[in-house]
Amino acid sequence: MIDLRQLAERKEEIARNIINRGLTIDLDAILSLQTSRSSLLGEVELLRKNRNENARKMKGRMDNDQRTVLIEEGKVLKEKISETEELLKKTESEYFNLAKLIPNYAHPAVPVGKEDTDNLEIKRWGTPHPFNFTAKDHVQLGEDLDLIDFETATRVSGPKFYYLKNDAVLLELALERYALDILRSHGFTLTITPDIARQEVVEGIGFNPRGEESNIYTIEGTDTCLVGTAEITLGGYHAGQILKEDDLPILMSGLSHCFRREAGGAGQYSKGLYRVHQFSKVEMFVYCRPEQSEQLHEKLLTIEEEIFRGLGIPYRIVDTCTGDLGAPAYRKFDIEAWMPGRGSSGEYGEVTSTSNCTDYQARRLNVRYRKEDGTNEFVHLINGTAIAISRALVAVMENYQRADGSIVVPEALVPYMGITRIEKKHR
RNA sequence: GGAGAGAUGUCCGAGAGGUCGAAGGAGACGGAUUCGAAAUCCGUUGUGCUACUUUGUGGUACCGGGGGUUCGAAUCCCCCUCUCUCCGCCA
Repeated sequence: MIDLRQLAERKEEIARNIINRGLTIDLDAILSLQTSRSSLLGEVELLRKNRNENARKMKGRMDNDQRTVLIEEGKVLKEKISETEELLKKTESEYFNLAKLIPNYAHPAVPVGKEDTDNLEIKRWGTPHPFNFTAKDHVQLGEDLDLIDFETATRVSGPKFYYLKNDAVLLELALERYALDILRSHGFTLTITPDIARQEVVEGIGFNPRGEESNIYTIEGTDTCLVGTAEITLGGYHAGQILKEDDLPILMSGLSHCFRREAGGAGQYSKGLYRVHQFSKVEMFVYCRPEQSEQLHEKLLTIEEEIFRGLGIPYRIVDTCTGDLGAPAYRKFDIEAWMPGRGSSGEYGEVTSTSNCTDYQARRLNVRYRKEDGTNEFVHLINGTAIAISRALVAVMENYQRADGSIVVPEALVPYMGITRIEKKHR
């Protein structure tokens, strides 16, 4: 949520941002609700003041007639208070329900655009090497080498699930260890988070747990959800707290499963592991002071690069456009790795994403820090993918395939895998 | 799963219908004392919203959360959550 006290004064800016992001939000309706709320609040407070004064008059001894008069007055006030409070409550919930739809401000450098094709490429690293044979996609490789079983998973769990088998299991664990070791070297606190979170935390991060478009699973009969990312549980970690300035920035990483419904997410680009209902991910999460957030956002991006360079996978970085940002993000960089099996002759596909959400999430999660002058201020929250296993598997398998159908293990992973090559098992 | 106890400010802890934003202590901070320190003494020490004569002052709300009773609730009643102890079960 943005700071609603700035709603009136920054109205033009907010309206432009809403248009840039391709949203439709009735700002005037929200402003008028803000006015009604404010006047109702004033009314309620005045009535409560009168009630308190009335009650205070009755503290001592007094004759019965006088007391009866005061009690009658008090009864009238009581009635009025509950009426006005009810009205206030209604207005307030309408106000907040609309206001929380307002997206975060966008960094001035963010390219204006509608969809991912409008994202601005800002960097390329590595060169995709053409194969002197016909490259397979990861689905084919997974089948040929008995590494991924979609069919059985569909029977057992449903579409968009999969079993990882044999060396793919080791590959997943190797990628996790590899990423965690890099994060540890950068001073991150490593965690494995719960895979379930309360709805209020999910909402605080900016996900919508209910409704048609919701991308996350809610658990029936509870107020909890399966997490779509450890960003949720890491953001909830300090929710409601006032942090010490000296402790900032707090760098955390979380390994969790990620569950996504991806309603309507079919199509040629979501085949195989690219878009699935469950995957594992190591996430980075940062709590910091406002003036640190841009620099730390860059740092997360650099770490993501370090991870993919270490794997030797060509990638490019895009500065995500306004329409593709997502409501909480002030700025977002995606790394797109080269995937030889994607499209007709290879394409870049998103493998990481890092967002500076400034104080947008912190305001709803109520995470503040105490400044030197004694005042409290909302922290800035930044998140970034260290490694999303399913998509990393796509990139590794497709880039490291050889003419004989085997997959070479990237050098950086060999110590974690204990083998140098994934080959077809002869039984 | 069964039985019981509890939840108050940074922490410990009092509080039993009006004098309670809340005693007392600890801690922290500021000052006095000291060559300096300890000890001692004095003072300050929560958060949100809100108004204004905007760095202050006032109003209002907050004693785990929600509802109720009452002119008036930290205090009485109901529901929920969480924590602790004992028993059972289990990885």
